[in-house]
Amino acid sequence: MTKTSRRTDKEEHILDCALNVFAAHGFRGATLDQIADEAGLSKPNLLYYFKGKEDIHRRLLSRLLDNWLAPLHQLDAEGDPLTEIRGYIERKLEMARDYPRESRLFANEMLRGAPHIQQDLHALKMLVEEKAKTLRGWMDEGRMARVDPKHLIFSIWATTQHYADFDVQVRTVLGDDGRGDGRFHDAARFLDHLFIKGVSPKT
Amino acid sequence: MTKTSRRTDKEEHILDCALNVFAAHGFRGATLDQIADEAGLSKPNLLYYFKGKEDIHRRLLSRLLDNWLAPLHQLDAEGDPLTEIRGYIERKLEMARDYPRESRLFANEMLRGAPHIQQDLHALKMLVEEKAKTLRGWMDEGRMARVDPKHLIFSIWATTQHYADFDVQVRTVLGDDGRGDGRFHDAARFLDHLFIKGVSPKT
DNA sequence: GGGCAGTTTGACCATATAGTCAAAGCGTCG
DNA sequence: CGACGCTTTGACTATATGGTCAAACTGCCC
Repeated sequence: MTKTSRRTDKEEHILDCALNVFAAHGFRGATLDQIADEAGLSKPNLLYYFKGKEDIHRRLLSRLLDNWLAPLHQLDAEGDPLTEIRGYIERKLEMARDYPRESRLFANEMLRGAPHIQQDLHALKMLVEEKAKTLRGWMDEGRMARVDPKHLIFSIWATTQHYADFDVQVRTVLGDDGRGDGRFHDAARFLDHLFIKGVSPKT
Repeated sequence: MTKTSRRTDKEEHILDCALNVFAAHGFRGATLDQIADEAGLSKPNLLYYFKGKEDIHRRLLSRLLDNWLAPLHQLDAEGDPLTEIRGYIERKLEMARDYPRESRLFANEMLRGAPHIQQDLHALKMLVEEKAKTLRGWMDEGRMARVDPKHLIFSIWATTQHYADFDVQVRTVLGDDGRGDGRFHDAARFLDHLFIKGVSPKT
């Protein structure tokens, strides 16, 4: 194990622990002591690896956006519209299930008005622009209903991330009878139905 | 103007200013100095009206939940299912538009795991339970599609509150060409279509 | 062993922030 | 006016927190 790899491993470990803290308490609510504690080292030692609190936070956010947008990238203009949309919803829901900390970190940043990643939001805008065009193409071909494509994307983001960001509320309402990840299965079924057919009765 | 009414007015004004601060920075990120400043009084004066930071925050949250659930209360078992659901979505979207601060305050609290209103969440659970029963009744009568009623409610919450909580993101993606509240009109149209018919092509 | 680069830490500092307190100001009623 | 109660404030305290620094430790190579 080389020195650089050991250092990288340790930085990775610190970032992982910092993510726990930032996701649970927000940027302002998180403290260096908490992060150092979680990572099992002293505060000066933590600051040996990172310049400061902002630095750690920025590092987490910058890597986040790419992963966050990956599922949308996969939306394929060559595929079948409904299949593609279903797939996108499924992937986003899986991310909410498997990476709730990242979802909360992102939600926190948005709630505050994106003070640390305002410029990175441009990439997000461009990607949405591109996929909106794809969706509009499908609509023009009559392969899906004509709806506002950007609001469609918003609603997919909102419904899926809700299960990570509002986890307490969801668990409380569902009763959280130790059913584990069952709620994600139910959510997947529901969202599939909602986005494809809506709630109108069968005719 | 009586003494008590003057005091109440002032308390109301303070709470309003505090809401600005808490919604923008979260509980931990808000400071008493900021709130006092916003309200135009000194910190000791602020603390003459409220016991402390927690006190102000609790007062805001406790009144919030009632207002927040009012639109769901209005969902009427005697009404027409699709009309009732449409109405509920519309009311929730109006709340996101007219009371974004309240939405963000609530989102903040949920993100943190509802540390200050865990017990009040019981009322929310009960109400959802009741309305889920209403929805299930409609499904049994074949007046709407059979879907998981609680997840339906979640998706309405998620999609509407998204416009308040993720406002920066929404504005960035839409281009925010000073179009004012146009996005809410578009969102209303889209959500109506989504929840009623989904995105399947017309057959 | 000795030296060196990389790592770790206790002690410390400056600032921010929740909250206190005694004293002063102010309005109203006699 | 003058006294009384409500309101306001400057000055202060205690604690938390981001960050620094010099010294000590560790493992590795000669």
